[in-house]
Amino acid sequence: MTVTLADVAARAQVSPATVSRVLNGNYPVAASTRERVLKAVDELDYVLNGPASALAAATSDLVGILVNDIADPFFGIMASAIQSEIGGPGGRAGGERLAVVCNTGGSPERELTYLTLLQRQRAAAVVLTGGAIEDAQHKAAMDAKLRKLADAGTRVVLCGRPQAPDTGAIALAFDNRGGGQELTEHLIRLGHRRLGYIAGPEERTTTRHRLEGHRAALAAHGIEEDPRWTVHGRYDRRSGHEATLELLRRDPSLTAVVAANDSVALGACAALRESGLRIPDDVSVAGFDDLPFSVDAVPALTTVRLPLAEAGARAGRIAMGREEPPAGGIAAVRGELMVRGSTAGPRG
Amino acid sequence: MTVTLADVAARAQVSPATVSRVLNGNYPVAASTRERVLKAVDELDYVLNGPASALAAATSDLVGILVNDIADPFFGIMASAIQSEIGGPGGRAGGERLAVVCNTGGSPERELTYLTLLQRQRAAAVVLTGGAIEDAQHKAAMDAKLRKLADAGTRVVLCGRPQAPDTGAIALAFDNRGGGQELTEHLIRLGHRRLGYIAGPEERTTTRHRLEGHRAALAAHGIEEDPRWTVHGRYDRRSGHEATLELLRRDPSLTAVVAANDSVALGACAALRESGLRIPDDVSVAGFDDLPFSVDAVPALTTVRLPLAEAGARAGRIAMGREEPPAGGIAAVRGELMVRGSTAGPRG
DNA sequence: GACGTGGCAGCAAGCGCTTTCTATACCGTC
DNA sequence: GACGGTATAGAAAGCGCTTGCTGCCACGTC
Repeated sequence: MTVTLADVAARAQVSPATVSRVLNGNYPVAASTRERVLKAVDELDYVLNGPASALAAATSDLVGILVNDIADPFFGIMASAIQSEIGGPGGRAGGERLAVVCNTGGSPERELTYLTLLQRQRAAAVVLTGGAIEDAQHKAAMDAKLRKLADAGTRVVLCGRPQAPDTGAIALAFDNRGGGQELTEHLIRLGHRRLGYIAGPEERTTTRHRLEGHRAALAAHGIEEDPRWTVHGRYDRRSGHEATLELLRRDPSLTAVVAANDSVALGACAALRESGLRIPDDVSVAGFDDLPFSVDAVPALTTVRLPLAEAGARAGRIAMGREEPPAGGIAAVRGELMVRGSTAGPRG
Repeated sequence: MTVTLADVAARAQVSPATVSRVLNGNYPVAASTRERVLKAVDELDYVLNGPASALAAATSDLVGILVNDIADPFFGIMASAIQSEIGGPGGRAGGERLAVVCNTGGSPERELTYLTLLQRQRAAAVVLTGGAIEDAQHKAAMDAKLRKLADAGTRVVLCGRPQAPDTGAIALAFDNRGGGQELTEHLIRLGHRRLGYIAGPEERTTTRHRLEGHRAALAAHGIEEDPRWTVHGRYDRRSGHEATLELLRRDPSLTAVVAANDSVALGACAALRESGLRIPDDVSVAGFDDLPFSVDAVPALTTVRLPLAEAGARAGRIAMGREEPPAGGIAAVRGELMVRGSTAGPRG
């Protein structure tokens, strides 16, 4: 039926051991023998049995990438960058690794289950992207799992997620707080005093940090925040649309809306426009992330650029052991304020 | 070191066979025994060894999803839908499967290598998304590979990709030609006679089909096409931007620009605007796909909506054997023309 | 010419699980 | 009370590969 190592060995008139060594190239094999083996492999169209190989060698060539939402370019860009460094087929790395991205959909259970599945496959490395969920119980379970993975020799890297102390994981954490603060300060400098904030889902670190930055900026400028000015939602345009209408209902005098991310900001723009408000003349809008479409919005979106591709690439290299992890196992990745047309001084 | 089945068996005072059966649940085990085993599993924190299990059972729970560009929501949306039906953790399917998405980056070699890697892992199913590459040699290699996968029992489904005859693959093909034709006909009905077309990469089926539809519409209305009106590029906004400037240079009298997809259309809009042209007053713009951001563009983009999520979900179900494949192994998935603000009658 | 030394290839023992076949025990039945 | 039947557990043979160790041969050295 299916061709095995032994078949190849028979055809090449060598022992299975030799074939294995030719294929793995980590043991001296005479050139003539190697050629004979390769020829047999080719003729028989042999494909290594991954599970068998993983079992015998006690390692696999799988690398897992966990993302919260694969349909969101925020994660797509990171995943793409990570994967290009993992090597995968055609990548610059040597061994061929199967970089697999797993979509948790933001669900704690799926996150955990995927980790178990990866652990089960004896993954060589795992990269977790994006914000973490802040539930204490879930966090404990995650940390335990990460610890176990690390102990089993799987390299664990967090990309855009806060450090998980005592888990052996390397963290490349986005400075969401700093970025959020800078963004709101920009708005305040423009003269805004009544700012709506559309936050992401409550229990996400990303959400909390960006919001904390926003509030820090308000506090630093002595602006007292009205609880009506903050609305929570999901990280998508629809949510931004709904939340904006809600904000407008609560306080029509807002002169600026800060969104959890660019998609939300886009939805906010649509809602404002439908409400007959001009951007930025009547209301300024700001996003976060600087995804590719943000510059094409009309007006172009003021936002905080996160170096997603760079961070992903670095995470990938660290996961492959091709770059030294940062000192202390954690590095902060800063964002950059991009001032564009969607923000201006308030009317009047 | 690591906990094995045997350890669990010892602890539960049963044989390894029994533990295996409890875990797989496909053989009668007395309730009391099962409980004892489960308790031991829990206490020892046992995690099944995937490779060993796959080796012994000669099947794995891996399902591969190949995408051309994971950073593009077009693929992200499909991947997300496919994966939700695959079951993955928390999905509605029974067994826990590891749905993995592999990013080929549009490279033929990587596509092939990923398929080999998946074959190596003895994947349970493989879903290929998006357009295929039209190189004859590559196509032959792909078909051979798909055939081999199918023969080995891997279910192969093509989602948004033309049928690959004699490979045993099921195809859900997007009607790119029909959509393209409808879109251009809409423009012609509005009165446009000089239409620029920004096509995708030359060697892609998607590119060719959409372009053919466009040309069919022109021909049907007796409009002779000027070769200067077509420019090829990539499927991203940058490309749309550049191509539009090029089109304008070649023929400033164009009254409409049809783009290969929505991202390209967005880039086109930006370029037109920078050139001092208004949309749709001076030039109409149309996209393809109807990605989430397209409705938020200003003006909102006229485009052809492709039911990405629906098609992906169906592909996923077929891959899991939970839905009958279409008769003949192929089904056409139609797009729907979405007329919005970016198209209008030509000036004057 | 005997011996030491590399360079290569083969043997064989697993890796941790699944599954067929067999064994046991207990039940009801005539 | 012997027998067939049913329900459940165990023994053991792999699944296809890797790798430590051994063995052989050819060469160079004194």
